[in-house]
Amino acid sequence: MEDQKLTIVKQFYARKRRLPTYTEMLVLFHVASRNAIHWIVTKWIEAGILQKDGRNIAPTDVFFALPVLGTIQAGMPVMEEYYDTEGISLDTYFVKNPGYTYVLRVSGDSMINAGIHEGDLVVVDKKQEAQHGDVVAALIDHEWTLKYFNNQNGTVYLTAANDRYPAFYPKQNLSIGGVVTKVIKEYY
Amino acid sequence: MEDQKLTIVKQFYARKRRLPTYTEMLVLFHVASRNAIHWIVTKWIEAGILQKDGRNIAPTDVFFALPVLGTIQAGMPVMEEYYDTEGISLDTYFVKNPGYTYVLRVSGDSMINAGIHEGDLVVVDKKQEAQHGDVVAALIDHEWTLKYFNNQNGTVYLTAANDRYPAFYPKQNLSIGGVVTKVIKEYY
DNA sequence: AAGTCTACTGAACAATTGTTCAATACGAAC
DNA sequence: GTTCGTATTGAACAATTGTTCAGTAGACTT
Repeated sequence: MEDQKLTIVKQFYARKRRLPTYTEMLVLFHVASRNAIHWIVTKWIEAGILQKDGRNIAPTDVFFALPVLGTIQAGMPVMEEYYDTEGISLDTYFVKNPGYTYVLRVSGDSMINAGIHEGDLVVVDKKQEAQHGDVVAALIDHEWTLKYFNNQNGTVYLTAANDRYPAFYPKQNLSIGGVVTKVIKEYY
Repeated sequence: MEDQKLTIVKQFYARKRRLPTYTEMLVLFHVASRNAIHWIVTKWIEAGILQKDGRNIAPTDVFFALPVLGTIQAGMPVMEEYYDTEGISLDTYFVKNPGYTYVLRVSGDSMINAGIHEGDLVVVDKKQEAQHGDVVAALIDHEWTLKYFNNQNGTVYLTAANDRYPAFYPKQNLSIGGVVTKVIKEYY
């Protein structure tokens, strides 16, 4: 019943990319008083679905969350455990630093042992500092490549996730285009 | 310059999950007149970055789009080609059928040759019909597992992307929980 | 030097915003 | 049957909204 109203709001948001105003909710929910809306919204705020700063209402992560139903076994079957957990909100999940995040499409097979194949998309964060073990987009001989970033006792070098490629020890300055935060394999 | 202002707005949106009001933009942009804001916003609307219905402003797909800068070589370096293309809008990119899309976390290693490792997230579309070659979430012996869906001459069977697991020929009805449309590897 | 832009200022406008108050309808609980 | 709590109405509130208009400062061009 009230969950249905939330669905209406979510559909409105998907259509208009913003929350409806109280007056717009009047029409959506078929109620006559804005005070009724006020009460409903207050409940959603208490539930953590919406939030407010000043007079403005905004969605929270909960509002956008996709249901994560549990864990699926890719090997031998395990117990069927379908339970609701937090859920994942896509836009904040992928973009921690807006304006410093971009996407690259992968070609080649040097990261194949890391599960990064030709055609995959990598999400790169320019702002994040590379740590030992990170996958980074690095500029090697004026070309951008995907490599593991290694930093052992101050010695920085890059390695591939494929035995057929040698490690790379930078002669002078090593420019890192960013840290790979996510890899997306797209089937559809 | 003006692109910088857009970045400020995007950061505000990422933080507050809503667009700033004109008065808030006054502070963000360090300008004194709301008319100046009006002028900037009008330009963004003409550029297709924002849209409006009535008095309200809302982001468009363009606003959320991540830049796809080109292709990065994971193997041997190729020519440096940094060019702007359309960009990817995350929420519409991942969710084709809202309400029929969910996320599962992978355990096990049966799909390892498909680059799907333990801990990865799979985006599953319940509404999409399985085709030959798809990765699907299937119910085998009352357990949900990830398998390749095969349909050769009407014979339906499931296989793993790992030689250590045998093919599965369903005795009777085979229930498919959905088709895997994306796989997400998360590093951060 | 005069003219034409673009980018802003500052003030005023009606409309709409979220909020608040008192009052009412309708169950369920006792 | 009365009480109690929830859900709604309708009216009034100041605050804030996006918009508009007239005017200005500075950077180009011609």
